[in-house]
Amino acid sequence: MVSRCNFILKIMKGAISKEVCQKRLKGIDDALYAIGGKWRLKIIIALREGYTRFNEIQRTIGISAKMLSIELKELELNGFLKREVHTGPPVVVEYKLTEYSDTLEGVLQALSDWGENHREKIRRERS
Amino acid sequence: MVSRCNFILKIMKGAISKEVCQKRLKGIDDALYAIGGKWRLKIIIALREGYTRFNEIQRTIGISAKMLSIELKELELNGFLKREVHTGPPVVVEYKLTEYSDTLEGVLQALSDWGENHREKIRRERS
DNA sequence: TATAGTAGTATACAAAAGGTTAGTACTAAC
DNA sequence: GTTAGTACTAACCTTTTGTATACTACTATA
Repeated sequence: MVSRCNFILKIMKGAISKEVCQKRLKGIDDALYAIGGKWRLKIIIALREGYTRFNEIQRTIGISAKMLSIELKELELNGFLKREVHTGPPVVVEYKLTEYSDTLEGVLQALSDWGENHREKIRRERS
Repeated sequence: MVSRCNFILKIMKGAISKEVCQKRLKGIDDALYAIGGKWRLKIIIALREGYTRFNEIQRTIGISAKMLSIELKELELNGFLKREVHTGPPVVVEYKLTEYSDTLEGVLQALSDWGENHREKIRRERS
């Protein structure tokens, strides 16, 4: 019967790939926890391209001051950037990426490349 | 003055990397729109590892029925998977990834690898 | 007949994420 | 002195995301 067959297949699948699956799911989970959400990667990209100051980043990615403030704190806490205060006058604050943030290179590349191709696909489908 | 210097630097930065930055930001934006959020990539991973049925996916990734239902519809609409109904008895529904979903390979690999390393880093820092 | 499993939907509600507006405190330019 | 810019914070509100519970309808098992 169909159900019996499915049952056996289910056991086989479990034996073969359950660990691989759980490992990948855990990896994705951890990644999304650290760099998920609407803003984190965008902020990191802006910083990588040389924008270092609050209002500069805000205008570049179109985020509200509130969210930028929150996200910058989180990113600093997680070791992706450092906050540098240059006592003025005028007082200037610069946000700079740490070396650890370089480990994100592959992720950023993969995601933005895929995003560009996906946009192209959508555009083709519409026309 | 500091401000004058910053002003000039700002212009230079704008000329050098503004386009690169905007292109990357747009790519990330499109990617996050299609596969962002807490569940999409996890569902795709589960499907890749051979889990194809509703309750199976639900248990594997720990999502509520409501959210799974919503996300599966979105993923089908965006061409990542197909819904196959096998008229029973018993009626069985299978969700299967399309070829297009294979384009996500690089993204999935980069993200889960980074996530694993990040977890390791956090673990080391704590001990 | 009762229990459990399949694949969901409906409803209500809570929590998280994000936006808007206003305001602080300071400096610089007109 | 007025306007504008820097770097934020606080209060309030809306939207999105998510959970929990109950329910449908059908099949299989004990």
